[in-house]
Amino acid sequence: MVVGMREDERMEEPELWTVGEVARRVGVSVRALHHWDEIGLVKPSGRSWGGYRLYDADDVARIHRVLVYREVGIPLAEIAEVLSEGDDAAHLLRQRTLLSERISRLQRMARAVDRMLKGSTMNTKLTVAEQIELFGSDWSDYSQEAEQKWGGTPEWAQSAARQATMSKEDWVKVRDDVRQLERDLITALDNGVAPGSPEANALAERHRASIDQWFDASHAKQVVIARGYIEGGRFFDHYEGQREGLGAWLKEIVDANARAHGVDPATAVWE
Amino acid sequence: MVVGMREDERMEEPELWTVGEVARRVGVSVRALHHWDEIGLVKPSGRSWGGYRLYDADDVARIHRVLVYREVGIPLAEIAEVLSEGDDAAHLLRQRTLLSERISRLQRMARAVDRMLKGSTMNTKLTVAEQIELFGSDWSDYSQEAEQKWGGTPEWAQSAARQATMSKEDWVKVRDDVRQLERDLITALDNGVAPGSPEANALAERHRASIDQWFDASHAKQVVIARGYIEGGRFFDHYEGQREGLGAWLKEIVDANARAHGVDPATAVWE
DNA sequence: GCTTGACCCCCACGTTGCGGGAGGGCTGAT
DNA sequence: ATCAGCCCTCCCGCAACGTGGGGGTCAAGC
Repeated sequence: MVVGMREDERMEEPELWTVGEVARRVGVSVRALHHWDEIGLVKPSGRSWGGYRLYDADDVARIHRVLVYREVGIPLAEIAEVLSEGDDAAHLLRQRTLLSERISRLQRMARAVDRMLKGSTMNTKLTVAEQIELFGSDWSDYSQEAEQKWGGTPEWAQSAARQATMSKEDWVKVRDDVRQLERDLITALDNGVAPGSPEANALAERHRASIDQWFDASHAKQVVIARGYIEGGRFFDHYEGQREGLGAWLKEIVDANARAHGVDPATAVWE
Repeated sequence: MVVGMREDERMEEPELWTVGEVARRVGVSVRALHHWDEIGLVKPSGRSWGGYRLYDADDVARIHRVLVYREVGIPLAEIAEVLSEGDDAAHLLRQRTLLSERISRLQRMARAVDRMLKGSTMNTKLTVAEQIELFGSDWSDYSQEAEQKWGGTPEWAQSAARQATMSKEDWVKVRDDVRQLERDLITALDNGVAPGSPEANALAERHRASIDQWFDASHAKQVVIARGYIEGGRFFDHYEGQREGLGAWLKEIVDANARAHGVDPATAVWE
């Protein structure tokens, strides 16, 4: 802690730094600090006689927290909000979740780039025969109903773009993941896992992740999708065929998990 | 492919669609298509009598390719180059590097957050005595030479910030990783692995990763650092003490790997 | 005491990938 | 003939800064 502190930098007066010094210390540009000052995100707590910005240790600490949120892609305006809401522990948990989401998304992008580099992709659109082989004969019905419902939306396009980078092995993995998730859902249902419990929430998050591999799926979107699970139609049949009440129960755990994330399932809308 | 084609849309005349139709089909906004037209990324191959944009099947195919590249985060200007030159490898490599850099930054942040969550951040900073215990008595010399050379730079600040959040276990892991890397380097040197070969490049990337855990280390920076390995000084001694010519050989594989990434080691500068 | 060079100030326009609206033309069905 | 939907071309705006430009400040050196 005292390492590197020289004799002449005694601790009496509160230490203050100019923009340039702070910028070097935290690794952002002077211009960025100016900007953050302008928009009120991080205002230096003082000014020198001649108008120089002076940052103290608290200011620098605030900058560090901004950095984490910025790195995960949260707009500065929102960062300002969450920072004002306080509570350190909540911040850390939130940051941890956001970081892992961001990491997995980037890793997926990296995998896609790797495949494109190898050239083993782009051509690998599955034929209908392969689709049936992989997912069963009902599959084309599903995909048609899905296209009816979602075709022409931005989500549909995003999903198509992602699928275009997938190899056959990826599809196999997708199928296996989905099957494993459904097995785990059934087990949980049979064991009487209650919606809102930690296990149920974890399963809901896995369900969301399995959608998120196709397009960016918020909790609100997940709720809207899960509504379809009690409305009849192919998706309802699919779950009901595996266990009675599975679709309805899945909708419940999704709703409860959304509530835990500040989304009211009753009023949730797409987007 | 012919699914959804109605009887009255016979195949004689080439099919053409207006912006709105295309936008719905591919799931992007009309405004985005206007924009892509403006910047020349995707220009409709025709215009109607009254000036309407008319896209044919090739245009739509091009749009799909754009979507794929956009999905992995490549800027539109580069996508235009990729689609025209067909020389995607360079851009994809660049993108791949950017992605891994961002991923490792995020992972470091995640580790830092984890440690803060454990609440043990402040208590487990290493004392100088513990550092010596872990790294051997040479360590303080290294760190002094390093501070001589790099102190006061943004990289030094970044690295100090990272070290401040590390626990003793982290340090042990760092030490073990470095030792393993050096063992592998020596093995490769003894086996006559040639600079520029895939194995050598992989080792160079591991070396870069081991620097990257301290601060963001580009290939250029790595080259600059490796120059120090033949200049004498502690770092030279460190490698030479393990195997004759190890420092020089390491510099060579670093240079070759940098060249493979489009960096000329002869002219490389810091940053 | 005055200059030098490294900082700092604010201003203002450039960038990327569109969103959104104004003010108008085109087209097909009634 | 008219009306609803399309479509067109400007053009302004957003975030989150980068990149100068013209001009003060600050500590040091002569």
